[in-house]
Amino acid sequence: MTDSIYIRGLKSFAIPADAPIIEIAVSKLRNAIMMGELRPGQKLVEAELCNSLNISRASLREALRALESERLIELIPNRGPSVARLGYREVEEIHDVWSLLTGAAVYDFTAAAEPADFEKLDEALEVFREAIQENTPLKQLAATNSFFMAILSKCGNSVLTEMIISLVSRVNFLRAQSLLYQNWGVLYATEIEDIVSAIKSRSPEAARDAARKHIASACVAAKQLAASAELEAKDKLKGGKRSNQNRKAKEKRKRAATNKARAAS
Amino acid sequence: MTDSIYIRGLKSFAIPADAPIIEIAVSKLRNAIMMGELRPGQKLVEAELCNSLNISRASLREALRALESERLIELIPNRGPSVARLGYREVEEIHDVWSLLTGAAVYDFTAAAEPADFEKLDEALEVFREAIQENTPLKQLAATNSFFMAILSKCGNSVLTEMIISLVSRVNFLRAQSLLYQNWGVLYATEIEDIVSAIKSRSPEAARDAARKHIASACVAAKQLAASAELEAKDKLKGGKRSNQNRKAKEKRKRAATNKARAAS
DNA sequence: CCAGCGCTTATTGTCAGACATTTTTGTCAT
DNA sequence: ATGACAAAAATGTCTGACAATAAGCGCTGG
Repeated sequence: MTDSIYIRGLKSFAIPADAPIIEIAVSKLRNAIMMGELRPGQKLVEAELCNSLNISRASLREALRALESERLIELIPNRGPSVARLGYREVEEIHDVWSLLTGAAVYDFTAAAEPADFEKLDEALEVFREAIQENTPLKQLAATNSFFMAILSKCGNSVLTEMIISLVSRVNFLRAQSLLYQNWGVLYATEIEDIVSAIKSRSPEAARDAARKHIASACVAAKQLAASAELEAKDKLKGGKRSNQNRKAKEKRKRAATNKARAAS
Repeated sequence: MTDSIYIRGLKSFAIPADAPIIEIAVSKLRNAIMMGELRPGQKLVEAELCNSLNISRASLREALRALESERLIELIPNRGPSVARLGYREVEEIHDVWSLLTGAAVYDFTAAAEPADFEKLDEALEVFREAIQENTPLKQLAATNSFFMAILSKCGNSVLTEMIISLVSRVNFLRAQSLLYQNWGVLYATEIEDIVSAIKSRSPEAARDAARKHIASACVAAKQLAASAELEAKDKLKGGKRSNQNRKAKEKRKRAATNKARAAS
């Protein structure tokens, strides 16, 4: 995400300095979510965000809508926005699709790549190795991402590219965690190396398989993290106040009733 | 799109009657675009939309942001929203990804489907046949969509499902046209029949291939339409006022200059 | 007739404030 | 604690405002 590329529509990074403030806000929020600064499930209060971003509520709400469409936040009527939660199941689903799509992208890239592209891959790989040596997880993350960006930006299908980026943005914070708190980087390094050599030997199938293998590893890491997060959440509920829960349940019933009444009228 | 299913997040159709007006607006606009009532490239003026939808500008703008993230409209700073244009190339890209994803979905569905699911497929197919007989293209479209919806809602991966729906929504109007003004329905019918029988014979590979074949046909039709649309647009420009074009080019240069100046400051 | 220029008008970007509803929180008696 | 009720905090939505930008129009000089 550091060096980054400007891709039509997915204006995550490197947005022009004079972009509309709403897009800037989207970008900032997206970044915060991707880096895990805003935690999944965390409630977002409009007024607070307005303050910290220095924009009006109208503008903020536009930004939130955009993020909702990207599935980075959830917007539940009358209770406002919260950072999207990722359950075990969903993590798996995302990685499945991600794997499929990236496989295709790598496949196509392998056929189309030119020498200059190889260089970019090597560069990214080199940075990754450095980051491993220096034990700088965030640099590792950035290197991985720019590695795949190099591939995606030349895979020949921008729709595909966008979708992959969108998927990655949803699980990025898990990737960050897997690098920060566990030591997946070392494994990733060899996997990425495999991808590169498959690409260099111009074997689309091998490259695709290597890429998918890498994502499979990432999936394992991510699922682990997601699972423990789910457990934590469950514990909190159980250990917390049952009274509170009852209250909520009751209110829900009430609400349903009023809704029904309204619908009937 | 008629019978429809409520899928988390993609609240196209069948949204609750008491949903926030913004979501209703999104839904209406999305529908209008998918049905081709709003033509690609058409400029959307906020004030007008506010009137026709009876909502405030703030709400409308939220709706527009959401639609932008879905790539159904384009939001260019300072010139406002317009219905997304689909060029030949992009149509191809969308269909490529769509094909890949739907192939996977059908594959998984074939393994997991239960008798009740078969029935749904048969139903949809039956409706499709009727629609062919009656020569009611829109009914054909609806039948196709509910056919695939039946599959998607049981493919076991909601992320995959959402992505496919999102892609379809972007090319839906082309599908409508291919049925309305050309006679692709007849071909589609046999292709869908093939999918069904492959599914029923529990052959995931065959089902996937059949599905991909169908989408390939759809792609041909769509590309044809997109190509002629592109030609038309080009003609209009050429035949139109060259002065106008010059003017625009010049203004663009000017704008770039001011931007640069601003950035420098 | 037409390319270029400047003015006027239409449209967008953004904000501030208001108000009805709904949710959440806090309190109090049981 | 439990349940009910009032107070406080948030959200959904609207209106109006104003600067900045783009689009349209008529004029000028060729």
